[in-house]
Amino acid sequence: MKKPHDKTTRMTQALRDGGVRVTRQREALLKVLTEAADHPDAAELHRRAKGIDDTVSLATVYRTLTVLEREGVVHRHSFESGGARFEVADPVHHDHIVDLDTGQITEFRNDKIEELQRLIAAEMGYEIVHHRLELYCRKLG
Amino acid sequence: MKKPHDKTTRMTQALRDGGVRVTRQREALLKVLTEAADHPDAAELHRRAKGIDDTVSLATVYRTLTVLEREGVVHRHSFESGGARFEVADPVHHDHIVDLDTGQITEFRNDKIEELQRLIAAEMGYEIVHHRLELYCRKLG
DNA sequence: GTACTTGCAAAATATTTGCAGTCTC
DNA sequence: GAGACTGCAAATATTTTGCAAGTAC
Repeated sequence: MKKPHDKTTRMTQALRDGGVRVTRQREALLKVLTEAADHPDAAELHRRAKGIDDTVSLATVYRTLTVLEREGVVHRHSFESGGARFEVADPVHHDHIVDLDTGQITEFRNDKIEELQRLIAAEMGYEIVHHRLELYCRKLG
Repeated sequence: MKKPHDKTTRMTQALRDGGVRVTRQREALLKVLTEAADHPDAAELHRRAKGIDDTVSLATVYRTLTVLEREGVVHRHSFESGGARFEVADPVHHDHIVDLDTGQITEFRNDKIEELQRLIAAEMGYEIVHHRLELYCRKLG
């Protein structure tokens, strides 16, 4: 079993390789991100990061998230309400189901849908750069 | 061929039936919405509505859009960047392709994808209330 | 006439940025 | 040591709201 630490180390290395400096604040944020099982927003990430390093400011959280997104380390989502929410980039793309009652977010992946999207785009002369599929749902029964 | 006017008349009637008052400002906004071929944001709708009735304020545009959305007359979309964008509710659901270079939005619909979504949600014990599928694309070669 | 609507300006939210000091590589 | 990064506070951008006046039904 891989410890979160390993993941963080790998990420910081990837950042350094990309010419990005790894500061105390960025390490804290990376730790928070890798340990997050949910999809926190910037304010929540700030709250959690301050628990590790009290000097992390909200501005730095935003700036760092922008960098991490550019480096391909995190993904930014904008669900229907509220601000952007973030998660560590998964090598395998996935989509989201949002529980309208609890707000809980579940991930899923379906190759057939992915393929159909490609076909539809191609038919209209387009190549997909990225996409969003979100199902806003309610529990059955 | 139906004139936009007919559509607007039908919409105002639907609103009145729903106990919503149809004011001068709301009529202007409805006209702008039915005539829009694109997916304007609130500021753009405001600009266009003022062309019909100079008294329409931005606050009213926002308030009216909220009412129209609640009444099921318009749909609100939040694409990746910028504020919300609106369109008259289409009786048949459709998804969107966003051209990353031009910002142009194209609509499409695919029953197979719709069905797959339903199946995926059901498998996880969910019923879809609504969904979003957006393909961010670039023109092919 | 009553309750819903409106315009205006101020407030609330979410995110970005200028600047002077700090720290990574 | 150079340039990237940071905190803070002020600035943006978008949307919402309190209030007094206006208007649809």
